[in-house]
Amino acid sequence: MSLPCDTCIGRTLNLCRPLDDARLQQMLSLGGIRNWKRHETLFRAGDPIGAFFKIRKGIVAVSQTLDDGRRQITALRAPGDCVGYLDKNGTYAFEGEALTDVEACAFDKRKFEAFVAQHPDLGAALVETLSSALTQVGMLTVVLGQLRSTERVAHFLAEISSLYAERHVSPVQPLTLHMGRNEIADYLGLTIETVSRSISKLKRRNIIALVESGEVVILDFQRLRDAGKMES
Amino acid sequence: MSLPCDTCIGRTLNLCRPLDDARLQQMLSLGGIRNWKRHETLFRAGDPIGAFFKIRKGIVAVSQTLDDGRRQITALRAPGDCVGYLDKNGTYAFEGEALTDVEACAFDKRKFEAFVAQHPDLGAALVETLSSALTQVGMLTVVLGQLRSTERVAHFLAEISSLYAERHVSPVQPLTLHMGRNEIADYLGLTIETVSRSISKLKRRNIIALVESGEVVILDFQRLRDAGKMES
DNA sequence: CGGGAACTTGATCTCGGTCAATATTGGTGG
DNA sequence: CCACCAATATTGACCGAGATCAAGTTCCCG
Repeated sequence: MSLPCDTCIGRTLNLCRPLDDARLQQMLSLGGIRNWKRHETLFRAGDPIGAFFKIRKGIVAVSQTLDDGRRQITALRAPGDCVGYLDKNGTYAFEGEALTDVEACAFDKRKFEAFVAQHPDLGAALVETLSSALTQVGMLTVVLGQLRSTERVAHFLAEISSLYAERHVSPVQPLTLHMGRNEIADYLGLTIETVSRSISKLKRRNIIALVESGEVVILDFQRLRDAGKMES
Repeated sequence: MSLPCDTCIGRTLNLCRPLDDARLQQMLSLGGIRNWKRHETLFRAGDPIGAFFKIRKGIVAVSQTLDDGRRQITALRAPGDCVGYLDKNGTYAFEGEALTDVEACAFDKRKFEAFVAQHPDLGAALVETLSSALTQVGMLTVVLGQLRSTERVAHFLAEISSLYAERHVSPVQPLTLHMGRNEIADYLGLTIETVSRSISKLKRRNIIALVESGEVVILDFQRLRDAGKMES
């Protein structure tokens, strides 16, 4: 039987070397496992920062919503990733919502930072995590600023496919998106109708197919990636 | 007379506490000051990573260009910021271009990281820097994904105005953009014509005015921020 | 002055948004 | 197990914001 928070520990922030027992105990005292159901909120933009979260299972959408209801999902986070770390004057800068049922390890941010100060290699892992997140969001700005609708959807499918494969979220084929059309739309800066039409176009071009219960089968990875313009 | 790299040292990565003399000497050995003229390249996407840069003077655009020439500026960086830190398999993930004449302190990334490992508080400063960059790029995704053209331009002007004020790039009014229309367009995911039309709209609404030599006078900060939809 | 680059403005086209009408899925209770 | 209904997805018709194409206009710098 594994320790209550083993994923959190052994792979916390993609740390390479396993932690020794003493530090492991300390880490455990900082974090506790919690669960959320689909559509529940892990943290809300503007709320005072308490914990941040290391995802163990499920997918989390990090987003921001304008007064008039327009919403942009700024990142999709999978097992192994951290969410809720960014703050703006002591409050969460973004919102985190569970797209599937989610299990995550919650760490008190202040305690964690104090702990990191004692353990420099953990700091390096944190830098690594943030760097990778920053690169990903940078790529998203290219998608939103430069790609046309069908390019965006193609890019999205290729991205999701490799993300889920890499993090063992679900079998590679058929691909379960774990997102409704409206969530895809909010991620890609499109409407649900345009997302739907783009998917139909990719179907008509025999690049993908839809199987019962909405899963996607990628028929031609190469052409999908070409259609997405950016090798991610 | 100040030390050759004082900005780099005293405020490296927004470090709060000043460094002591010994560490200061070590830092100096890692970095050297270099200069670039407008439109010159600090680093190119895909090139093997050598140094990263702490900007002392001027503005740097971090960008990515697709095969077909479409370009997205993913971030604007001002004095005090770092650029060129993100890597993708040992190469730069983005391109860095000087928008004005730039003076920056170049640090060898490997040596710097080794140095940080010895000095945990520097690591915390690095985390701080990356967090802030991540929040900013997240905001840009909202701009690109959700705002209409004139909202984007309004947001841009408000953002630039407070950025330059905060970093003492130039006097607050009139505001020198340091960017041509095409660079603004590449940042906002628009065309130069649309940027120009949006600026004209804001002029017609008496929110801004253009003064000779292209500088911008912000006549109504409140309405500019409202038009930009996001309080940044 | 003269010429080239950057910016503005206008005319037209197109992609994606909006509005509306089905189709499909999934969940609930009879 | 099926009927029913609500939620979600697809498709169509139309419209409009922004891209594209094409003149002008202004601003520099020689």
